Amino acid sequence: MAHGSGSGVSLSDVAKLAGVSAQTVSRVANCSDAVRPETRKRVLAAMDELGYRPSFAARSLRAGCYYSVGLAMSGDIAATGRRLQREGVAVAAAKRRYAMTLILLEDEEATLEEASSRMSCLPVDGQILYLGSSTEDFATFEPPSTLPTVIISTRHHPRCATVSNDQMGCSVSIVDYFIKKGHREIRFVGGRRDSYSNISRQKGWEQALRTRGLRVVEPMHGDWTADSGYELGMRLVQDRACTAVYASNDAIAVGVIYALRDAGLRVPEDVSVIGADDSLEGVIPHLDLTSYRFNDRQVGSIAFDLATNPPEGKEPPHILVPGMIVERKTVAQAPQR
Amino acid sequence: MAHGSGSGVSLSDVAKLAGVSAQTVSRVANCSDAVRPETRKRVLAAMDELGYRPSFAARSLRAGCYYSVGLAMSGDIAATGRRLQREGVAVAAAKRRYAMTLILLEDEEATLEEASSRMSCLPVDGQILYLGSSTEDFATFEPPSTLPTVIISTRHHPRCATVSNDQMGCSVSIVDYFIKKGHREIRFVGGRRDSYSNISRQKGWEQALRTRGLRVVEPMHGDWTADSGYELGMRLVQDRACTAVYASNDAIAVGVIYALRDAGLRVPEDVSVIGADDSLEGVIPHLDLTSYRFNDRQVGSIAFDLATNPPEGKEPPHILVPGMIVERKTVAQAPQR
DNA sequence: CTGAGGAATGTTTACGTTAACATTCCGTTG
DNA sequence: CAACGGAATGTTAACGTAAACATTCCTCAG
Repeated sequence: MAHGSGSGVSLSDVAKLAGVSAQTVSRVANCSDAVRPETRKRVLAAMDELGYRPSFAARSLRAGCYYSVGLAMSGDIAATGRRLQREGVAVAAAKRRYAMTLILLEDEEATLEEASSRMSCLPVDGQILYLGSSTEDFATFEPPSTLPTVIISTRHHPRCATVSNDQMGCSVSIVDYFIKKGHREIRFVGGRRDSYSNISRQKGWEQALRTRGLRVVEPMHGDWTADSGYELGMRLVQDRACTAVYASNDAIAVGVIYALRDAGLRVPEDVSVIGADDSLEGVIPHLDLTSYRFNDRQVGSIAFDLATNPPEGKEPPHILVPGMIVERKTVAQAPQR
Repeated sequence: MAHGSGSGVSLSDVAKLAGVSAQTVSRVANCSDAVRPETRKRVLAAMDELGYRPSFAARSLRAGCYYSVGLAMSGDIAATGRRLQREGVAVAAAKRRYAMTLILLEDEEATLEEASSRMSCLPVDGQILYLGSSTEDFATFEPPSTLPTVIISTRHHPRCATVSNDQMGCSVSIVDYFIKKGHREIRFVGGRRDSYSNISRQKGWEQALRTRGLRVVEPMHGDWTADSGYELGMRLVQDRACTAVYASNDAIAVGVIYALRDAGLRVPEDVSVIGADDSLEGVIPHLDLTSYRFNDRQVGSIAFDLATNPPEGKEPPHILVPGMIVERKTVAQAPQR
């Protein structure tokens, strides 16, 4: 059997048992005070006996809203950023006593249209779409006119609100931070070459260097692990000019640092290193890695706000949430040469 | 305005515009084939023009189920285990094309009763309750007779299905693994003394040692960080008999290993170390930490199954999901003394 | 040409709830 | 004691959908 929506026990069932009208039961269920204590007690007893639960379906059919926000995701749900943003949505929802309705699309390549059309049939007052970064129909997607829609994406959309963390800003901040410390030879050590966040971090780094008139040395790539970072770090040792390394994530940064140190270089005295994501959280003893911390929770929170309380204006907002550099101990003034 | 459930546009609005009956529109919406192509086309056009979306509320009011599973959590939602289990629920749900409805209870001390009563009013066909480990009303809680209920908890419940990962089993496996490798002096290095998982891991370790007739040396405690592990590791160096360390999580294990090595001991030749959670994932170069991996995703998946497809029997099931030791390079045969 | 039969479409009804309005039953007041 | 008024409770209707049944229309066999 399909479990009844609600419990299969209705107001009128309770009413019959308690010897009152359905409306009175409804009043009790909704804590109206226009019920005699004695009646209320009888009704409550009847509810209890029958296992009455109000029907969400019937209630929202009348009320016209659901107090829930929808989140549709495809692809890797475990990646740190996506996870934190999801948690941000959930927490923001909880603060307003909303539920979060999550659907995961099995198809990695799912389109916005597919996601939206599945979500349209669910009990949500607004939807947040968080798919892979290269959705096919991004440009052409037309959001339902009747369901406030937010896309989590760094790209702007002509008809939907978008929000994301500022990947470019991360690179710019890091480059400028190094420059402020006197560095001019700033290298990039990447993760997987084809990954979206790697591409955008590298692009930001490159642009920042160019606009500031600094030399761009061909970046290196590996996977996202510390072992890979170590290997790349060993190659980096040859690069005598380099005094600053921007690693595409923290594990790589760790690998690079270990390699540099094994090669006899001091960090940060000889070479400064910054990671990205600020994901280590006390996992390595005595390593105080300077890193860039994104504000993922806030991205989720903003997405929730936009989805449940869409702004009136004509132009949909496009929001980039900045993060910040968490200063620790792997960056120093550039050494005099 | 509260956004309409559905779109505020109903079947009959579409019907009027398309010049057909509401039922015909319904048929189109549900992909029935009993509609002439020409009619279907007209209806689809009308739907599009009006921005029609089916009303979830009305549909489920008729259908009697929601195709969604509820998950209520309180406390720390970011902790690794809880996060993975949550993801397990979501993934299992996705496989069956269910949604997951998540509510976070702001109150850390929320009771099962509170969680359940909030969930009872939501569009879910079953509920999973995952609160703090020491809910006040655990023993007395009476699940709604009409909503299949699963509690994620290591404790057994007389009236609810429960599932969790096997914290005790973790300790037992680790102790036995050490014993198999010839170790007899097995120490425990804990995290926060009052934390639930620390307590149960320590208890398991102690019991296992006792039943196997091995010496129990008073365990140490810190917080959960590598720095804390390092400090405790330094103290451990005094303990000349010790050949095996069970660290309450991986960060602590890392700290211990660094300390031992800094003190001139070799890992694993002199001392073997095992962590728990298997959480490092390539974050530290050349450290192949043997660790115990819980099967959290599966816990979530089982919870989903129990909640949406409750077993018939009288006695509610109590399931402990075993994990496994992931053998890497920090454990060796006990040294000859 | 007639009627059977099937395809397409329409009509009715019920799902459970609650707002709005209607009724009943008091005690109180003039 | 009658009339008023407010508290408690009951009745009706509507929310949007889809199953069940009813009707219409067309085709095709006889």
